Amino acid sequence: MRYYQVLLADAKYRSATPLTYGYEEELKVMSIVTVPLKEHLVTAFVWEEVGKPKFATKTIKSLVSNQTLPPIYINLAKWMAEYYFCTLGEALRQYAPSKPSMKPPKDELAVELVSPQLEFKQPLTTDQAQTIAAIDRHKGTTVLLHGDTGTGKTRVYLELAEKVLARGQSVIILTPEIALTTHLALAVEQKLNNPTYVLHSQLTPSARKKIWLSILEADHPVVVIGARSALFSPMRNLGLIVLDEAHEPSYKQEQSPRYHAGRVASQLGVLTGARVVLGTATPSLTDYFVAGNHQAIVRMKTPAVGVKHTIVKSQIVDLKNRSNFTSNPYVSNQLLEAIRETLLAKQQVLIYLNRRGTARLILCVSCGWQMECPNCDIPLVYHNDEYLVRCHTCGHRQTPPNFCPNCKNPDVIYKSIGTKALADSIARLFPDHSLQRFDSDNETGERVNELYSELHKGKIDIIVGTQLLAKGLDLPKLGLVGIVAAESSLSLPDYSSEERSFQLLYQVMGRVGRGHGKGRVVVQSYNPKSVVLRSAINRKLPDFYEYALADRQKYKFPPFSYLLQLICRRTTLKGAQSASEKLAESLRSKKLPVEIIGPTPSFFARRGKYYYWQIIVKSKDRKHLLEIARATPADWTVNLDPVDLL
DNA sequence: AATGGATGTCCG
DNA sequence: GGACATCCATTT
Repeated sequence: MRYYQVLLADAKYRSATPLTYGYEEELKVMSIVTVPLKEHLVTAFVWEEVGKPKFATKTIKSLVSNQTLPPIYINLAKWMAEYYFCTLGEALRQYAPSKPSMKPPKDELAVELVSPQLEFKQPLTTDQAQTIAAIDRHKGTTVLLHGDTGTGKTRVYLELAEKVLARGQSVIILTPEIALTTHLALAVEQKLNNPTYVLHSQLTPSARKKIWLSILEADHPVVVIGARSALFSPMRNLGLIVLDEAHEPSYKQEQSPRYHAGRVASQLGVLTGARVVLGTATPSLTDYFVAGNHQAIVRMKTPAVGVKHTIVKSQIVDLKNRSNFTSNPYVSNQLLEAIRETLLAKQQVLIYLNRRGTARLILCVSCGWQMECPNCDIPLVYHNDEYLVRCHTCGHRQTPPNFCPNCKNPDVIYKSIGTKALADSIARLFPDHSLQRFDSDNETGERVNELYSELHKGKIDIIVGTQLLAKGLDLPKLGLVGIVAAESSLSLPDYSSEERSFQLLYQVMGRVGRGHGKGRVVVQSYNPKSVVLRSAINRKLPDFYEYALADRQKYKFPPFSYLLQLICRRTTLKGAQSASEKLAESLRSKKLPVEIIGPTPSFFARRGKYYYWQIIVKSKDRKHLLEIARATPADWTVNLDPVDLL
């Protein structure tokens, strides 16, 4: 019997030291094996051969592959464990092909696909060719490809991938949605004629394992397309990582390890020498700022061949002027007229609702005044149970007003619009047209593909929906985008709300006018003069970034600090409150150079049978945040670099 | 969201 | 005493 120390790739194992197992045969370092841990079977990586230990050992159950895992991935996992304050087991779990199972594998599901309509025969535009050259020329690892909607970023990714493959290196292309992967995979196969794999978490364990092993054992370069987890596919010789729609918050994983795919991709790029391309029309403020400082932004502005942005008319309707809303409480007369005209022209209509606005925010109906925190300029949240208004960022609290302090009107509302009510009332106004509501970010990939397919076939005339609609939809028959309420003031009370609002508005407006017809945008707003709205509708990106970065700097939010979110979950409100007050006090007594904010109730303060409270910590130096994380009890959720503080 | 067993707390 | 919540240590 031989003995091997192995690293366990499972969250159940909390320590960083390897465990010793026996095996009859010789094993190479970094062999992938399955081993028993208590009652369960887990994936592990062979670390080194050792002598017979004093304690009793269990036996390695099976060897998963004759190939070994490239050792670079252990370095990446160690880096992740430290950077995101998780255990090595949690980090390594990302690399395991799938949970080893004793059960027989399930059958696969077949999904019908819409074939892509990308034109590869067209020569590159000058802009595309220059972009490719600029990316190739860049000295650093990561490049921000800031390309407007319709400039043909996908074509750039594919050209870069082709060159990398020709050098014998592999490529990873990430998308923010699982639903977008199959579509892209078809385009890639068509263009590159190279083995292409789709890898994401919704595959059955057996399918995932099969694909994972094919990638591991491939003797030729491969292309892997997938959601963030595809970053951890076992490539031997990686040459390129692309993040499409790199600004999307779904690149941040919300379970441990709470990593951001963009940040991990950069680190993987550093470790392997691969080029990392972050592609987006609306970069996150952090990416924009950091890449700007490194002269790592490559800009694309010229529309690709065959794409014409023809926004004939963009119209803003003032939500405060109720005489615009005589037919429907949510949809203005102007927007209704635009819908009518668009349907008459046999084009599709997209009604977009910023649903991240189911907030209990305080808003004056007549003048648009909104109650904001005096310290943070972030909307205050109404708490019915306490009859209190709170800031969820700094903890400021006060009683709600009985009338608007601005115009003295007593008509102060405490809510926003719901999607179902909106869709129903529009459907009643247009009974002869098909309407589809689409309002969940949690729709399955199949459902999304089905919807895309129906939209393409023209089976749906009006679509009412939220966030999801802004993501990479290419709808040639779309003639009108209506935005029910534009502002971040109807969005959630968070430091990143304006950034999200801008990105969504900019992207949604970019959906229209991609085909041959004429495009049109109608935006309803309480605050028609806001920088967010004006810079989005006038397509003036730098205006928004300048404004928003100044704000971030003023309040020391990212990219001018690192953030740590500590979340406490208890069965009683008192329990959550007292536990977080206790921790906040003990953290403050450490006298670290950090800013400790709160505790405050989480925005969703009560979910199911639990109450949630949180503490936010800000620091210029990440190491102090890690020190705070180490001092946090194990039953708290520790989230570094949260995408929002709700 | 790791988890299962040990200990603590609340309620009747 | 029982039910449930929280704390604690775990693995080879």
